[in-house]
Amino acid sequence: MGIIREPQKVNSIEKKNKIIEAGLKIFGEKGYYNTNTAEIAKVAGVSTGIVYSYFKDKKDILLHVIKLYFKNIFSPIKNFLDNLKELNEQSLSEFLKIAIKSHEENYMLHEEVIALSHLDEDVNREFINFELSVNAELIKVLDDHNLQLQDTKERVHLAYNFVENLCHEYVYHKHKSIDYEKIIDLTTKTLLYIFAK
Amino acid sequence: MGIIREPQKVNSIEKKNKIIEAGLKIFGEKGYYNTNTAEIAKVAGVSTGIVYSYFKDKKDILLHVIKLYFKNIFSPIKNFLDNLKELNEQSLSEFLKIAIKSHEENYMLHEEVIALSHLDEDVNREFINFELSVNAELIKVLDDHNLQLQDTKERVHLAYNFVENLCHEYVYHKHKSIDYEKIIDLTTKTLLYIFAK
Amino acid sequence: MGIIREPQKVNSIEKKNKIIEAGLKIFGEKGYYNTNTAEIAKVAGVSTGIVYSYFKDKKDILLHVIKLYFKNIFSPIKNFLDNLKELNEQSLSEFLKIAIKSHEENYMLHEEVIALSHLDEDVNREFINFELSVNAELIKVLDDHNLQLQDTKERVHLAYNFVENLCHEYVYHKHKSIDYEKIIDLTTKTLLYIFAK
Amino acid sequence: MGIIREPQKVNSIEKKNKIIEAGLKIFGEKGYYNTNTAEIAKVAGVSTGIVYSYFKDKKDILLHVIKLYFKNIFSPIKNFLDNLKELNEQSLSEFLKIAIKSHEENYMLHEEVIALSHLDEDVNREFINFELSVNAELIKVLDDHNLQLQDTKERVHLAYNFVENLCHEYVYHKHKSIDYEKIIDLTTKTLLYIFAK
DNA sequence: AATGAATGAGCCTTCATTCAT
DNA sequence: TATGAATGAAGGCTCATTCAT
Repeated sequence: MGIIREPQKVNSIEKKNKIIEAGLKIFGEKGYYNTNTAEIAKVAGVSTGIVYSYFKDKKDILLHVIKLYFKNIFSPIKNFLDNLKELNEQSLSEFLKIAIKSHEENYMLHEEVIALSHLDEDVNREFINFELSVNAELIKVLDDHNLQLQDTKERVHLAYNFVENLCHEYVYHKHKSIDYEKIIDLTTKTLLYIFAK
Repeated sequence: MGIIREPQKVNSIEKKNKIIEAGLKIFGEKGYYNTNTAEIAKVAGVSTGIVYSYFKDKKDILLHVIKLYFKNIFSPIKNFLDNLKELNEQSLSEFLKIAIKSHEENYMLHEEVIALSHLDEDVNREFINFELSVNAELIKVLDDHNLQLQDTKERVHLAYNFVENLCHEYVYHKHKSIDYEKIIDLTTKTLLYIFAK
Repeated sequence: MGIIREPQKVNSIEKKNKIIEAGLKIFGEKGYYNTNTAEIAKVAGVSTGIVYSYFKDKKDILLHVIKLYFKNIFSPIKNFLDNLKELNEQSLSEFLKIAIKSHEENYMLHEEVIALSHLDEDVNREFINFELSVNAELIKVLDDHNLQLQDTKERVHLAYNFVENLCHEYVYHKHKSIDYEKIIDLTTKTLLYIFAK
Repeated sequence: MGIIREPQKVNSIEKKNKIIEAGLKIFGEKGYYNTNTAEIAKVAGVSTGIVYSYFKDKKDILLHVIKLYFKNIFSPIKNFLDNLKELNEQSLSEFLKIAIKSHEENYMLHEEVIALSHLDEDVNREFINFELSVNAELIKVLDDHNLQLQDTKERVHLAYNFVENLCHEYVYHKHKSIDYEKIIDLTTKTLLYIFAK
């Protein structure tokens, strides 16, 4: 057939979402290249054939998965920032916990996506868009709190990566000898430093 | 036959290295899963068969590639740190430039390795070993300069990631609107903050 | 994916059987190791890929082929024995002819299987099971005809091999100078001797 | 090069024999198709390259191995028959023991060779020659003892297979429930029957 | 819309044979 | 003669994608 339908009926939309969610789960667990479409379909509870009615090809699934993934981790962060009253050590620390929590689901996917972003133009675009969204949100917060800093973009960028690292470190638990309370504390203080005039 | 030759003759060692270098190049460019052994052999200028005289399987090539990659980026960093006279804003800034430079060759591989490290035990081991080596080196530097800090490990860990991010940001050039001079400057200051008592 | 389908639809069952029959034919003609999966698929009239939907691997095809082969040669023998009225020179001679006839299809496979049975546990199991089935059948016949012999197992075993040899000799036609009528006659008499009290 | 040397020097002859003996050992253990030339060379203690100075190809090694194998099992049998004084139950029983003993080394090879004989003309020729040699020897023995039987060839042929079966059964020990003393006894008696006028 | 059987190109790996030394 | 590194064709198996139903 080759024609990709944008599903209209509720039933179909649900099916498409099932596939994306299945991809989200398995791509994270086994990696994109170690997951085959039959497996995605199976986890989604649909037939292999129908996948190609909703998606152009395997990469198309990946792109949708990435979108969903970013939505998932962005949503609680945005929510927190929108309701942020004051920018201080305490609220920052809370923010970090929210960020960590939002990474705890499907954290494996994140670095897979980073890696894929170097190999594929479309993945890369999704990735950059996500970062820009987050950063825009952060800049808005800074503006809202009248923190007119110089080099805002650069500071936000650093902070963004800083938080990302903390989250990954936290969820991977790779370094046994590290005290996570201390790391969070240090990160909070450093972030405050970064945003100090 | 399945017996892996550890090459004795200079010629053979060169050949083995050629294969590893070919892997370094192509794994970075196309990713591990998108590269086939025939291509590695071709770039290395050998036959497909001989590859399996030097390496157990494709993953074995990857592990050697990773080792080489880490050696490549670790070597100039270690060299710099060993000869470091003083720890100040200027030397830190220099350090960052060295680190960036050391990432500029085959920088694409780095995140591929991170992603693979979640999927493969052996890759993960190599990765952690690398981080530990770097961190050990950094801690040694701090000791040598009599900076007896609390929470050294945690600070070094943060700093490590911070520098890594800077390097990746720099070599990937993803964010067009960012001023890299400013980023380096900010990073330097933040690092100093992290290592301040 | 690695999931082996046990075919449900008639069409699929036929396809699976086609593959087994193709294996039966080619393994006999060229030997297991000289036959590649592409050839099996071609003779079966299917694609190489589908073979692995029905069989775990190449050896799995072999095991199914062996089962079919043994079924083919066992079935007429069992049929004859079940309807055997009397045990005498004439019925024995008839039996030998039936046995020979049952070996005439795909006779080449037999010794291939014997050889493989020394190299592979699973093949060996199939082989022993077959022998046991035949011997059990023979013992039942002896019991039914009230021939309470000593050392029944041993006698049946000898007889079994004796008949096997005759069949192979007959179908392979290796020894040009041998008179097959005489051989059958001699074999009949010797079998009677073996089963005499 | 392509020219096969018939080794003249003692050293070379020994080397050639080493290769054949290595083949005898490994072909028996792992089968012809599961053994590669590198392994044969290794077991023989020579280089892979030199193998092709003494043998045309892998099958050529096989043919030499088969010749050696047949020589090995034929030699003690011929020796026994040449010195046979009388043909009776006792001497037959002794003969069977000799035959069994001669099969105990490299017994696995035997059925491999039988299987290969169906796939390869040259192997088949070797095999038939061997049987003819043994049978000729047996016929000579019968003549020497003035047993002028009818259908000598056919009887000898049956007897030959009978003995073969016993030997294989004995060395493979496949059937746990069988009493080997009884089998030998039964075989002896049956052989006497076969050779009775 | 949906199924899942079927396709066939492509991949990793092995190994008989050759060749430079 | 001898070595063993090197070749490259071929094999078993996987999987993204298509197609008959």
